[in-house]
Order: sequence, then C-alpha cells, then structure tokens
Amino acid sequence: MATKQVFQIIENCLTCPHREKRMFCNLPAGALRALQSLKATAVYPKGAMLCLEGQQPRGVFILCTGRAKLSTTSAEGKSIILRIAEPGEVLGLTAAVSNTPYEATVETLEPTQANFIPQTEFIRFLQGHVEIGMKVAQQLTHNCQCAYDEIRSLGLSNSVPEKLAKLILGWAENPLPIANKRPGEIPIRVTLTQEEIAQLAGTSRETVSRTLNHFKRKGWLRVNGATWWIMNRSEMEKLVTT
Amino acid sequence: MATKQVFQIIENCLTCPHREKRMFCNLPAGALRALQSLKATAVYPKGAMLCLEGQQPRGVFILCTGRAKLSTTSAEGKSIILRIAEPGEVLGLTAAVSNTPYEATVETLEPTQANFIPQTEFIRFLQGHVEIGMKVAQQLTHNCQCAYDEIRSLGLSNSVPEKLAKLILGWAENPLPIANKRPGEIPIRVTLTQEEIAQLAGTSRETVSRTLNHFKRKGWLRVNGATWWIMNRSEMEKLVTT
DNA sequence: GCCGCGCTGTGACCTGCGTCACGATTGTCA
DNA sequence: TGACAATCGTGACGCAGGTCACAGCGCGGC
Repeated sequence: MATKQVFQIIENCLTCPHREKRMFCNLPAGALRALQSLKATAVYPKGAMLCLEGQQPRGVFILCTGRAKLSTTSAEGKSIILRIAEPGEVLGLTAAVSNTPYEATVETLEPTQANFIPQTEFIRFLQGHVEIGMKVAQQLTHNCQCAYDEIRSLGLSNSVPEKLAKLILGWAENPLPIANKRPGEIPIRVTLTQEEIAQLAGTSRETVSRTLNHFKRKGWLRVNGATWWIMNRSEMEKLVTT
Repeated sequence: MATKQVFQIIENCLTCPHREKRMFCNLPAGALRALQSLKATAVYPKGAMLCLEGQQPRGVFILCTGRAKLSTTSAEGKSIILRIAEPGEVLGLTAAVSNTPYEATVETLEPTQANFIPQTEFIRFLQGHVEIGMKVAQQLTHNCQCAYDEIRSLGLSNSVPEKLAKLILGWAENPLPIANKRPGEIPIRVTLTQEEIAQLAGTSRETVSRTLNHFKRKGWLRVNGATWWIMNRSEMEKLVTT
C-alpha cells in the first residue's frame, strides 16, 4: 500500500518550501539568515528522544518534518501526553527562556528532521530581533492554549467516551485527502497506539479499547489499521458537551 | 482581630515600592516611562470580573495589588480554577498576543489595583521594546509551567487526598510571618472557600470537606478561619508521590 | 516459514468519589 | 440584634472506570 518514500532533508531555511505555512519559520529575510547560520540540522528515527523531562536545557528544537509527542511522567511511571507537536513548532522554549529544566519529554512519532539552536545563542538571537520575540510569544501562547484545552478536557469532561469523542473530532479537523470517500464519512489517520490515546485522554488503555469498540458497535466509527473513518459525526458530537 | 486597612494606590510605576520584586514590572527606565504613559489604573473590589472567558480581548491587566483567580467553565456550568495570579503578573496576554478570545475568566479574590493597557497599544509597546518581549516570554512561560503543573495534578495524581496535600504544601512555600509559632508548625493563610479548593483540585466540595477533616483527625492540620497550621509536614509529604 | 513481541479485546472485581440531601455553623448587612 | 445567605459537615447510595488476568492477532525479523 504505502510506497517507500525517500526522506527529504531541508538544508536551507531560506528556500524551504514549507516556510510560509509554518508557525515559527515565516520570518523576514534578515532573521531568517541569522537563523540559518545558527541552526544545526539533524534527522531522527521514529521513537527518538529529543529531550528529557527534568534535564537542564541545552537549547531549542525547531521541527521541520515529522510530529513529536510531549509527555510528562509521574514518580510511579504513569505518564500523560501534554500534546502532539506539529512541524513548524519550536520545542523546549519554556526551558530555554526561563532557564529551568525541560518540562516535558519529547519523543518523535515518525522520522523527523529538526533544527537545533543552543540556548545562549537562541537567547541572543531572541534579543537581537523583535520579530523573534513575537514568534516566541505566539509559540508560547499556542502551548498555553493547548495546555488549557488539556486542563478543560481532564477537569471538566465527565466521562471517558466524551473525552475520546472530543479527541477524535479534533483529529477530524484535518482529514485524509482520499478520493473515493463516501459523503458524510471522514477518513483520518491515527498513528497513536491505544496506550498513547489513553495517555492523551488521561485514562487507561482498557477503557480506550472498550470505548472505541462501543463507538464501532454503534456504527459511528470504522477502524482499518491506522486509517479510521468517522461514520456519524453528529452522533459523536452529541456526546461532547464542552 | 484584623484592623481595617487603608487601601494604598500606587499611582506611579517609576516610584512603585514593589517594582523590583515583581515579575513583569522590573523594567529599564525607558520602557517603564512608556508603560507609565500607556497604563490606566483602576481599583476593583473583591469579586470583580476583570475579563470573561470567550470575550474578544480588549487589552491586558497588570496586577499591582491583590490576587485574582483564573477559571474556565464548561457548558454545564462546572468550572475549574486554572491558577491564582499574584501581584506583578500580566493577565490576558495569550488573548492579546494572538488576538483570540480570553481563555479564562479573571475574578479578583481581594481588593485589587490593576493597570489596564489596550490591546493595540500593548502590541506596539511590545514591538517597540526588546525587554518587553523577554518579560512577555517570561510571563507566558510562567503560565505554561502553571498549566503543566495543573495537568500533572489532574492527570497523574491518583487520589484526592494526594492532590489536596500537594496544594497545601504548595501554599506552605510562603508561610505567614507569625512570631509565636511553635517549631514544626507552619502557619498559612487560606482565603479560598472549600468550593474554590475543590475547583483547583478538580474534585467536589464535599470530598474536600471530608479530606480536610481526615487531615485534621490525623493531627496533620489545624484550621482556624482563614489561618491554617500544617502540624505534620512530613506525613503530608508522604501522601505526595509525584 | 516460524517465532516472538507489541498491540488489542474482554471478562470479573471492587473501590473511590461524585451526587443528593439535609442540618449546623458562620458571616454580613440593615 | 436578628435574619438571611453563604459556607461547611456528614450520612447514604451507586456506578464509572481502574486494575488484574489472560487470550487472540498481526507484523517484522531471522
């Protein structure tokens, strides 16, 4: 099904084809040249740890390709996913700006290219360009908004079905671009395991399994490997009150 | 017991006695003068709403005196407290920077003086001074860290007693400066109602009541109105695993 | 092809805590 | 000082979902 793809490395931020779509990278030429000279590009396989919760900050990462999951772990080893970071995001900002240990562990979910900038150089870069300040503020704002969403989801949703429905409907915001789709069916790609979904929703793996099967039995959802179809969006929305 | 205090208004940021202790206000003279000319000072009674969740942003508030609670409410009217903001914090930043509706409702917990800066002027102020960018980044970073703490508390703590112990121990970080205290006893001031504590911990009022009484019966806590004594810190710490 | 590991499905059990209900206590304003 | 509202204390009940245990299943590696 999936043809083997060659992993494209983006060497030069100035000619990066994605630049304008990206939250952080869409910068004026001057700042972009400075960024280009500061950054060190690296490619990581799926499952690589970019940084670990509690470590002293070494610098920030800018995601070029690939998504990463940010998670935090309790003393007993229970862990929750704070959010999934998309290409164009800067990771490790809170730690770098306030010079405190990394708040989260960052693990790549797929093969990933990322640009690394050491902390001191990033701070200097930040102080030298006003636009960077704005971009940093936007990224931090985005982090906050995601965090607040998570808090609302954890603290205000009453039931697990509700939380899962909310998650799935959130993924449906950017559906798979499939040609032969039937009207009303939304195809999405879900590469997370049930364990990870449980960590996102703040529940247990077994409950995720049971709830998904409940959705399937109701005919609201069809699952085929990593491709899911939302068959009845409105019914799922009824579950969501917030 | 409590003598009636005259509420002191701080007219001038340049001569503000608290400036150097405050997260946001400790600025170089130039930026401070600009701030002084932009701001509009107001005094609010306890229980005043500075901004409402979902409203279009009008601007930002800088807390001079008094604390405020930031909360968010679900469709059914259940609400949780995101955090308690202290003097020196800037509120409404996420909304103002990204021009999205306010994320939270801000309600004063005590008589409060706050400086208001309209959104467009604040953005101009931000773009005109690099130091403001850093301060904004620090405030946003602080917001994120608080939010992540809340997520950890909601998602990783298993029991309500654990969450409450964590909360109380957090308050014990800055205890009341009382002279005749016995060694090992930590006096703290708690002006929140049990309902509010429940919203902070993501639980119900009744459970807070029961759990606090459990702590009292164990001899770990003594409550006298708004003044509480932590009698046995180490036992309470044993409850906290994260 | 076969083996093994990671993922998923499902039953059984049980407990923490949310909810309802009501009464006691405290604070506050006229 | 008295009355009313807000806050707090506590018993009873029920169930959502966490936990444990184990069984199929798919997929990649050798």
